[in-house]
Parts: sequence; C-alpha cells; structure tokens
Amino acid sequence: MSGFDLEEFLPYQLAILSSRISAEFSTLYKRKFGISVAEWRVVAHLSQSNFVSVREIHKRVDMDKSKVSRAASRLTKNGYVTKTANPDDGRLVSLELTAKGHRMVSEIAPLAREFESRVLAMLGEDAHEFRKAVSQLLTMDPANGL
Amino acid sequence: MSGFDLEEFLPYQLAILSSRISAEFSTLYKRKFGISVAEWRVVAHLSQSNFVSVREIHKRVDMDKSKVSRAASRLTKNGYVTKTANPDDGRLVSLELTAKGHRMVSEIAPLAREFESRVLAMLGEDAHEFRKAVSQLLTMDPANGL
DNA sequence: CAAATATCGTTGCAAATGCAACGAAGTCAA
DNA sequence: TTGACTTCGTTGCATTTGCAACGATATTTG
Repeated sequence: MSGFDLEEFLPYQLAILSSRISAEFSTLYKRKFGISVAEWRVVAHLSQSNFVSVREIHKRVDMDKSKVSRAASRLTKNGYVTKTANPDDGRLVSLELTAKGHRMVSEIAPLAREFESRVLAMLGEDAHEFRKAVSQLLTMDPANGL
Repeated sequence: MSGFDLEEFLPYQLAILSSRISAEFSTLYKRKFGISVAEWRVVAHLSQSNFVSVREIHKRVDMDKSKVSRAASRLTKNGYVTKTANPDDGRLVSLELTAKGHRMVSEIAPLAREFESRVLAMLGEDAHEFRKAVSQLLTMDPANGL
C-alpha cells in the first residue's frame, strides 16, 4: 500500500499536538470563567498593554479581525473588557480590561505557568532546545512562502 | 502593566506555529484539488490503508467523528473516495480511495515532503532534536491530565 | 479644498464545527 | 431467544468561523 505516511508528517504532528495542548489547557479556564480560546487570547494580550485596538490584536495573532471583534464583544458583554472610541482616530477602538478582567487574568496566569511547566517537564533536558526551535520557526514569514 | 506574557506562552506559540504551517501547506492542495485540511487528512490516511472505518480515523486524529463523516461524504461526492458497508459488521463503513483519489495523493505527496523539508531546513542541525521532542510530547495521554 | 484611496471595526452570509440524539447493527447475559 | 446494553455513522441544531461587503473615518493626491 505504501502511500503517504501522515503520522510522520510534521505539519500534521504539530496540528495534533497544538490542538491537544490547547484543549487541555482551555478546560482550566473554560470551566471557571466560561471564556473561549479566542477570548483568552484577547484578555491575555490586554493584560500586557491596555488601549489596544482590534487591528493590533488581529495583526499579532492568527485571528481574523472579525473573530477578534466578536471575542471582544462577548468579553464586553460579560464585564471583562470595555470598548471606547480612540480620541485620536475615530476608526479605532480601544480595548481595556476591567477590574473583573484583571482579576480573571491574575487567576488564570498561575494556572498557565504551571501547565506550561508540566508540558516542558516532559522534555527534560531538551526543553530549552525545543523552545528555541519553536521561536526560530515562528520567525518565518508566512507571506514569503516561509 | 506586567500581566501575562502571551507571546512567550508555549501553548500559544504552538497554536500560532501550527496554524501558520497548516495554512501555508494547505494552499498547495486547496488551489489544485479544492479539498480541505480535514479531507486531506482522510485521503492521506486512506493512502496508507484502505477499508478504514470512520471510527478508525476519528480515533487517531483529533477529528470529531461527524467531521470525519462529513469529510468522507464530500470526498465521495467528488469521486476521491468510495463508501461501502463492511460485510462483517453492518455498523461499519469501509472507506477506500478511488483511482482518482490515489492520483491526487500521489500528486500531493511530493509537495508535502518538499514543504516539510523546507520547514526543517530552517532548524538546521537542530531539526532532528525538534522532531524527537514533538514525538515525545505526542505520547502524552490527553485523558490523564498530560 | 475636493475627490479619490485606504484603513478600521462590524455585520451578513454561507460553510464548518462540536455536541447530543438518533436509528441501525452487534454483543452479551439471563 | 429475548431484552438490555454497546458501538457505529449520520443528522439536527446552535455556535463559530472565514470572507466579503459595508459605513464611518483618515489620509493622500491633485
């Protein structure tokens, strides 16, 4: 039969690995706060720098701007985020964490760090090398055909 | 501001990396054959072993059985796959590549290998270590809390 | 300044997704 | 053998997603 060995195909392996890890971690905050992965990404971004526009987040992450927009709307509806018009540029929206949003992030953050440690612990000595490789690959330009 | 550094968070990095790589590669076959990632996974699996059930594919991959079922239906409609009832167990469906399906896989396979090489080339010496780490992480049991 | 262009966020829409429920088929035990 | 239980694939449904189009605002160009 031979054919193509999907199990050994790196893009496939990465997809499986990523979705498993993401699913595993997301249950930690989904259960407690009812937010999605997209919403987690938005609040995590906002915990680092407030007054961020939808476009700003859309640019950094592989998230369509409509996805960001809707995630932000859900977060606003649930009191984690506020949306205000940027006074300098009427097209922009300034997203900002509320106190409730900050509390949520500070509850999730230690869980995130602990989860990450557990994953890296599986690699032992090689953990650092692995992280370096991931960072390296992330520097590729998706527009330039890698 | 401090907060949580999402950019350095491994699950996030893996999600970005995986989705970029997947998107990049999928354009190679989407354009030519009009199939989705889910459909690619199904035909790739089938290129290794025919007469596979929906459940079989569902078990190996992080794909809901309804997702597999629908991907198989689309592939059948487009002449890449046939569905027949398993004579030994009426509940099972035997998925099988058609000649057209085999031709498609044999066109995509070299593109896949070349793409993978290009990705690994970015890592140079460390490519092998990286692959080992990915395999290692994939052995974790998602049910057992990693 | 006016008009053409570009950028930003939202929304409509069709397609994809996850989940639960279902019917059909198989297994097991009394 | 019958009846309870399990397994398999499909489908209904609500939600999410990606893409294009839109209105609103900025910027650029003539």
